[in-house]
Amino acid sequence: MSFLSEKECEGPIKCPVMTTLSVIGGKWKPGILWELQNNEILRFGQLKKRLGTITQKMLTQQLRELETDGIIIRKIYPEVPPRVEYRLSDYGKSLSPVLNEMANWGTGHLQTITSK
Amino acid sequence: MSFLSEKECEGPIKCPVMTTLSVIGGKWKPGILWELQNNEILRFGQLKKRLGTITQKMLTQQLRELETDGIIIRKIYPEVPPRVEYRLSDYGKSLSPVLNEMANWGTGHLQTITSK
DNA sequence: CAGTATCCGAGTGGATACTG
DNA sequence: CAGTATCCACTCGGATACTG
Repeated sequence: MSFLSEKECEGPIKCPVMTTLSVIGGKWKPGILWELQNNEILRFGQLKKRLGTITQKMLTQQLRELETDGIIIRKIYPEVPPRVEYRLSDYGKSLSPVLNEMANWGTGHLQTITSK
Repeated sequence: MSFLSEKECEGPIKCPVMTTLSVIGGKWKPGILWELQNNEILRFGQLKKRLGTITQKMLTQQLRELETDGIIIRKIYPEVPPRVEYRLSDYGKSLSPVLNEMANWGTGHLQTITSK
């Protein structure tokens, strides 16, 4: 992510919210995490389909970042054609309260803005 | 925000998490909300000081967006020199579970990554 | 004090083509 | 199938100068 790095949290007062956003705040990361939370295990192509308009480049990039942060696990099957599965790590699952609160509020907000 | 608009939530499966991020996901918004949650009312200059390295342009911009989304309230006092106060709206306060969960996880994550 | 206006470099993310 | 490699348009956000 560009818009948030851990270093930038160092203001006069620290903001742990930024830390969280530096991990889940990528353009497609919420969607990826949401899907993996609801589906347990997904292949690259399945994720791509579910996310709709994401490009391969972006999907790969965001998945790599999540993997680097220890949020997801990437399992490669040595087959032809290749097969790669993604799932949340235990650490990644610790995000679920965060994601659920965000989804809650987001659902409400969506109703608020569409019903006026 | 550029990296997330409500429209982009329209994939095959909707992701309400993205909706939330479209509101609080700006580069400085978490910090602003965090400060307003902890301090109730802050003037423009006070916010700027607390956020450390933010520029006037960015602070103004992010505040306007939060105001447009109904998250914060901007109160102008017709004085010289001018005085403007910001605080969370009731709707903005409904974000506190989200912010608190994010802060929780962020605090833990910060320890995780710094202690290895 | 609390902005607005302008300029500009860096980074993001999309489209496309290619590969093991 | 699941990537990697380029190219490029666009936007974000920082620096600076000016104002009611």
